[in-house]
Amino acid sequence: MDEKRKAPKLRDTATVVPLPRKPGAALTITDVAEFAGVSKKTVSRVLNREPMKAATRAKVEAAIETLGFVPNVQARALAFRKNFVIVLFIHDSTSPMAMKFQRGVLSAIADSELALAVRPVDRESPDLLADIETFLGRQKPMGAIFLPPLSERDDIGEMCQRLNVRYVRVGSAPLDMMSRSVWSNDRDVVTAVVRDIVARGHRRIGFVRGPSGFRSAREREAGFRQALQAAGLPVDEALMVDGHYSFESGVSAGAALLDAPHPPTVIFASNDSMAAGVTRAAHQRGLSLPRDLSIVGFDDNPVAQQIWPSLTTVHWPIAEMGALAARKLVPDMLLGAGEDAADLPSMVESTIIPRESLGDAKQGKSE
Amino acid sequence: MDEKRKAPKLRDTATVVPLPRKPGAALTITDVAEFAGVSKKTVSRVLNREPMKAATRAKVEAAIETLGFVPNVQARALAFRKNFVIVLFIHDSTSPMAMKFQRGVLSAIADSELALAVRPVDRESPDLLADIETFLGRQKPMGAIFLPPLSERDDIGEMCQRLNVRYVRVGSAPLDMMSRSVWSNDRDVVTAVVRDIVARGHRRIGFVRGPSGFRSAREREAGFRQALQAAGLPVDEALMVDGHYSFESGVSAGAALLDAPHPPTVIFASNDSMAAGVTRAAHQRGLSLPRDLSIVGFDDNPVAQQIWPSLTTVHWPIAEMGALAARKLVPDMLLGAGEDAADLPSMVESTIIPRESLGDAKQGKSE
DNA sequence: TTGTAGGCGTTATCAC
DNA sequence: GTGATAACGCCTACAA
Repeated sequence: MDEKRKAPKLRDTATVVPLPRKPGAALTITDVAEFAGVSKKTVSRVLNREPMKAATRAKVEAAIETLGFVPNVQARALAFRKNFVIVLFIHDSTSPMAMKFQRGVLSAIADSELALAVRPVDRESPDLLADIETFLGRQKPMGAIFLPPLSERDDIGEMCQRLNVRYVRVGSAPLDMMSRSVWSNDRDVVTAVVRDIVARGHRRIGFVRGPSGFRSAREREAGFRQALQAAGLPVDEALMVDGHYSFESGVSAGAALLDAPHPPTVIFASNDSMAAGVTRAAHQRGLSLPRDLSIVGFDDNPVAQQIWPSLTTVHWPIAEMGALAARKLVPDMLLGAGEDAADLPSMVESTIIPRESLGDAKQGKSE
Repeated sequence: MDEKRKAPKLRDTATVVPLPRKPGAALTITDVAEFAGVSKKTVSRVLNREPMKAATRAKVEAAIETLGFVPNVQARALAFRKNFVIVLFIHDSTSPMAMKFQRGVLSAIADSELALAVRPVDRESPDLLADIETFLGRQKPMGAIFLPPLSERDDIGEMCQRLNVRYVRVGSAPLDMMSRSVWSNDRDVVTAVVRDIVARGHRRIGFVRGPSGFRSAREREAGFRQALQAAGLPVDEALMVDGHYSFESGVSAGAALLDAPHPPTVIFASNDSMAAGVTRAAHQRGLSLPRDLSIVGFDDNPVAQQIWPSLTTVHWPIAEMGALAARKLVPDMLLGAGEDAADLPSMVESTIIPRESLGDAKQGKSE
């Protein structure tokens, strides 16, 4: 009785007017199949772009079009044992970079079936791995993206492989296999920036470090040292102070450098928040910028444009990295016909953004 | 044959050692049911907190615990026709507020089964409604949250009701039924701020508007006018200029006000980005802040602390609003045993954050 | 209060 | 290349 219930109903309507089997309910592949005169499985094959006869495909696609059929994501998720979701794991922080990255991911998946889920986790927590595993186990996402400093942990990558979850690790250096990495050339671009600084006559260059344990901090410091060496300048450890990527730590670092007996003429901070802090420390001391002190940052945060003077900085192409990470993660869903995942780059170039905060060294002060 | 296949297998193992029916597969409620000696439906009832005998519940919960069973979200989603997801619709912008709000939502759902999906949409697009409808139709979320300016459109709310999707509209004034609204008291707090400004001796108060069509902009302007009226001050339309909530529009607005023949001694900008722009315009003109000009903003963005001088502003409790919105949206999942959705507030108080940018009016300049 | 049968919309298996 | 039938893991309706 049940088996026969639908068929008659359908024959009355669907062959003429596209109507769902039940009033109020959405269309299913069964409707499409009947309308196109094929089996459910054939419709499924079209949805999943499996190889088939062109004519059949065209027929089904026409049916989908005229019926306005939209596949049910939940049902596919159940059958696939995968959710149509990308998870972005971020270390719980107020980082504007995480948001920029997120925007990049969203732009890449905007027209796809995919959704982005954001999951903040605490890298200090002893339950970090368990938290991530639970979330992945629940959501069964198509892929996961890890931002620094989470991305720097190899054990997270290994866990994903064990759980059979695709992932991409994002950072300031290659952290995993090419297909699982997106990174920026922090070291090289910092070297280039410092070269510019030296070319402007500066000899005493202060450096504010990022937090220890962050790969980005190490890379940027390495680039700094490399540039000094290349320029034949000594590395003065007294001009290198610690920071934690926070505005407040930038204020402290700036204070330490500026109150020293022989302060630098320019300070490079390993990110913009700290550069803004250094700027504040300079203002507090009545310095005129960039006349008395030049400041250079890294990130190209919104704040870089909004402080006075506006900050010469490195544009960290984090949004592009987000889009790239998404495309590497699910190439079959996000890449067009002609594109090939193997052609996707893994490294994205940072660029120097000249603004107001970097000036020439004063005559008397250089050297 | 098929029906019997599982049972014998299970009886051998599950009663002694908790093992999934198939090697490598996850446990299902069937496993839990057999282990606890009840039916699948009973386990389902426990998962959904339906009323049942305490002893049975305890037995099943013990089984879930010892087996480490985690329900399959996709299967539940398919059966419920609802995904365990909250969607946050944001107008595509670089707003730091959207991210703060997001953090609030995430904190509220952190320990639940729910995930947060973020969906940027373009409020200018003619397809706005269709875009949202498509996304809701695909994801079938447990609820949707709309941030300004999307939240100000009644048609979006009506569409959600038609689609049977719960929603919350967030804004600077009540926009919908209490149970579907979360808002802040923008008007009142601006009135209070302006009262403070007047108390400091200022009489010529500049005002930078938000974009027309934004409810928040109207509310903040209304609060401003109200305060002037209450103080017995005239409203000088020449001191009120337009802005778009952007840094650049703040620079232009600041320039317009400061280059006028008789400039104000203090400028209130309707958000912090514009206040930062006004600050820049003042710096460019060589003004000393707050001696020559006081500036007050609204939002308490990160930039408010990082510019020089730091910005006296209104703390817009957007993260709290995010957490509140989530809890109102799915109270049965996010509220504790003793809590009641009816007790949740709808309005969140903004507070004034005194920093450096607001000073007393100079003797000669006041009036 | 608990259990049984059937369905949610899709994909996988394995014939044809 | 295409189709019938059985999963996928849970919930709803209804029966006991």
